[in-house]
Amino acid sequence: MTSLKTLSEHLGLSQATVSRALNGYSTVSPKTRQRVLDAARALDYRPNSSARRLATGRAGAYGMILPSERHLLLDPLFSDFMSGLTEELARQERDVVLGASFEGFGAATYERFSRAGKVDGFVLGQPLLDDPRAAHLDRLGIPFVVHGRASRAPTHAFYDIDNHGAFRQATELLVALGHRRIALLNGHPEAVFAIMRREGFLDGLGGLPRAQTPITETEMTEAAGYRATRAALEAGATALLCSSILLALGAERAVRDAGQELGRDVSLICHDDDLSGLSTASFSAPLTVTRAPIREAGQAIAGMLEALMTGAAPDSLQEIAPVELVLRASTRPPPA
Amino acid sequence: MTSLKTLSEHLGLSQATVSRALNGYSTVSPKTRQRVLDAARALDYRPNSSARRLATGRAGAYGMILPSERHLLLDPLFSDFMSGLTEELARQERDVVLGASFEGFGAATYERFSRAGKVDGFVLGQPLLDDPRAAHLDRLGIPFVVHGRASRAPTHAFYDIDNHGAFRQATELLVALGHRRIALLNGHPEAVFAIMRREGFLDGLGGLPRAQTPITETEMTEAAGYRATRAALEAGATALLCSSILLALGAERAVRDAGQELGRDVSLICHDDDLSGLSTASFSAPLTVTRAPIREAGQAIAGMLEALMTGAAPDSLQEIAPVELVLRASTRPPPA
DNA sequence: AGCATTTATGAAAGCGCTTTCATAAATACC
DNA sequence: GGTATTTATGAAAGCGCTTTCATAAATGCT
Repeated sequence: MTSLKTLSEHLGLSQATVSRALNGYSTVSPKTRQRVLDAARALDYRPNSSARRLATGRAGAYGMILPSERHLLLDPLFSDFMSGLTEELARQERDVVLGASFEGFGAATYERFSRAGKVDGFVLGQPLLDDPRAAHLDRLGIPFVVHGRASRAPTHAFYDIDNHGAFRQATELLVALGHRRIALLNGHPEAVFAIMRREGFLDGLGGLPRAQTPITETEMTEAAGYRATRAALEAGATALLCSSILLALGAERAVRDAGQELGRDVSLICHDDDLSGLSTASFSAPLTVTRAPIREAGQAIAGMLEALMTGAAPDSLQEIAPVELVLRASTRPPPA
Repeated sequence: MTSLKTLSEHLGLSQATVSRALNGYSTVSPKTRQRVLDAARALDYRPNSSARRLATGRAGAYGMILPSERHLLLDPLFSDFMSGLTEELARQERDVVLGASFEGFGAATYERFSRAGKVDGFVLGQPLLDDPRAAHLDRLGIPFVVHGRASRAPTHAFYDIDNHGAFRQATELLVALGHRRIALLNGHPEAVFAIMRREGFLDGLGGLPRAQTPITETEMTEAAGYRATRAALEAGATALLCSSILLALGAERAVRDAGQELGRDVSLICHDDDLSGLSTASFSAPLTVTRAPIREAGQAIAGMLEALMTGAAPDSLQEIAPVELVLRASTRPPPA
């Protein structure tokens, strides 16, 4: 392992100068810098990151804590998000370290990671309303960015999509088409995204009576989608709004089992999870969707983390990405 | 931040003794150890991991490099695997660090991570036959465990499932039921798991003519499953063997579109990816599957990494987990 | 009792960097 | 040409641990 010492001796320079040259300090002369750079390349020198971290007091890494509860893990988009995040951070030579939380919502794990100097900050995923993790990190003064939002009027940094707008718009479309009985198949009711979508849905309904618009808020599985849709159809629903493509998958099966047809008898709009391997073209009628690329969330959050480290105020780092409504064949006026 | 120095001064002991007490060395007297432990708890002391790593020369972390190619990321099981791995490693106070590979298969990234002392070893995912990453890490003497296998006669540590046996057994079942035209819907032909499954399939066919058993090896998406199944049905296939539940999903749609019914007209066996949110009960006929829990893979690999670090020989750490064949309604004799 | 061990602790070096402070050389100024 | 300044480099301290080596106290043995 080539160390700074080896390298500096080889160059006949002090470690200080070599270090400065490598880290781009201005006080080193251009030709010395070039010599150092060349030698570093030739010897394939890699600064030891533990040593650097110890010296600088910065970890150069961000953490993400995986929830211990099994059902929270059912996130088929996790790899896409992580890929966006990791790749973007790698550009700035930052690592992503994964942790596992055992106890409760994991606040202790966050603290442990931070105090041990393993990470400089965190990404919080799957926030609940008034998520205790956010409050806790705030109290401890640990930087973090939320993927989603942890409260209605967040003061923290976050990247979210316009869940409210997307579902309002989708609902308005269904209403405009003439649907009067619309069902919402949503995610867990404490998840902020689900809350926002529900509110968008309700806003989009305008004056439609609530009794005609059943709302189901469960885990977003195919089976749950099936059950909810059966019930909705029995109640006379002609349109469905699904929070995930897995719910939509179950919905389609239920529609089919009821001898009906997507697009013709029942309209369906789905939030496009962009689930790799299962596109919205895989449905019997191409699905109308609300769409937002998950990979970009990872990338944007990477940028926010870096900004936080350079002193940016958390509440100046808040982005709500627009969601596109893509019209396809699964939305039509209700049968006469 | 309470440091060892603070803690030792507070106790009136040397840093050496405190360190030894904390790390469970036997040479410290029981009552001193207890005093130290109590004080550490009281002051909520967390050893700085960079310092420890620098002193010990061990990173206490393992790496996993995410592929840059988009299509390799379409792994809906990633989060499950990661969860198993991370949780098990967390028990031994080990971290998981994620990296992104930009160049080619990423060999340079592995080397960079290792040389910089960020990790002590790696988990290799999605191995191809004679995967260059494995050869590279071997050459550099960097410890690693493969999730899957990187060659036919691996000398490295690995955890794999019995893909060959599973698909042979599944095929034999179909043959025993009387099927003569069986199609295989497989993954990418260079992926070792796909190779093993193909061979298992061929072995299970016994003497059946190859011409009656079309093999498709593509990305494992719903759309690909649909296309392959259409073609297979046109060629007269009465049974399908799918490498992933997404392929099976597409297969079902194609079967339906052809006016046929799963279980009655066409038999289907699927390798149960255990994809969260989409169970094999979500099909029109409950699916016969070959099953192996992915989470356990992560846990087993965590154990192997630790074993490697304590000097175990890589070729003594090789596990091939059995795959269970679960019979359900999707497999029946072909129509007369 | 007297010497050889064993047991418990401390002093200090070292892990590989960064960074402050001091210093020497080069340039500027009047 | 002499002093003030800027520029380029080095010496050394320090980041917070672990671990070797030395040492003092306690115990064992005859």
